[in-house]
Amino acid sequence: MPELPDVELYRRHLEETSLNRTLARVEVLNAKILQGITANKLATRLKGRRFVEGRRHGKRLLARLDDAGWLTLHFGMTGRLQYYIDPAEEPAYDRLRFDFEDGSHLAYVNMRLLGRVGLAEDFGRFVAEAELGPDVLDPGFDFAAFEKVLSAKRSSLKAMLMDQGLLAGIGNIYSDEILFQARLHPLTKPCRLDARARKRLFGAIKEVLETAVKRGAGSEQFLERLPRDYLLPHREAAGLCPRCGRALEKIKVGGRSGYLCPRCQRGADGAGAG
DNA sequence: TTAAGTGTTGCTCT
DNA sequence: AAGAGCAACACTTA
Repeated sequence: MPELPDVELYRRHLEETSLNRTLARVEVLNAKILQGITANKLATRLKGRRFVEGRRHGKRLLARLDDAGWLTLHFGMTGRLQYYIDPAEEPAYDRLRFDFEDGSHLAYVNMRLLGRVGLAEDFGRFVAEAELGPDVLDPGFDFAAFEKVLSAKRSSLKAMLMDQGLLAGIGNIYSDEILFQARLHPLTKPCRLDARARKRLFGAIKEVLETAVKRGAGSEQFLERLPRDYLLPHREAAGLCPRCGRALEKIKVGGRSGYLCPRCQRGADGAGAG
């Protein structure tokens, strides 16, 4: 689930529930999710500390500690954060539990164990060492910065959008929506886009991700809350294009399933310009 | 029943 | 050397 919009909402959840509460205990329920640190060392490092800020870069969430330094959170395919008070409400697949002195808890939930949690000294250095591209919702990520990315050699627009080293935050689902809104075929070569298409794509990145955050990505009624011309609610086998009604097409890009409307999204090499 | 699929990413092989 | 293929994992669906 967690692409940029989901992680942004986790960040807000962290900030709304878990700041400035002293950590009494940190319990590692499955050590597979730890990266570069042992359970004991993590617990020792965090005990008595407080989270004072949540900051996001792409799909990564970092929680700043009151004595400097950061807890780093990555969610893989199935992770999330959940704050709760009653111990009976502890969610299934809780892999790391933060117990606050006031009796409340924050759970790092991760069914498939593909996420990772660690520590970092410096936010910028962490982003650099993870070799992440610019966060696509950062105001500093502007059209000029995007054009630099477009000039990078990539096999297809969809692969480019999902490459975290080029652009941080976009995954399989949102790359489909962005390309649908920009009316570009996922297999189009980035270098073949004309100026108008480049602008359209840049605008779609910002708009789709901002819309997803505003409409509550990942929530129960998220799909129903999206604008009527969005692909996401129809992104499945036998789905129909919300714009023209045509059957959506399923393709494989880099081992991932992608969906597109073959009528609305032209521009792949050999398919004409869009 | 078994196999294939799923919102991530990191490694290997070419 | 960029890109495909697959493994890591747990669960659901065909």
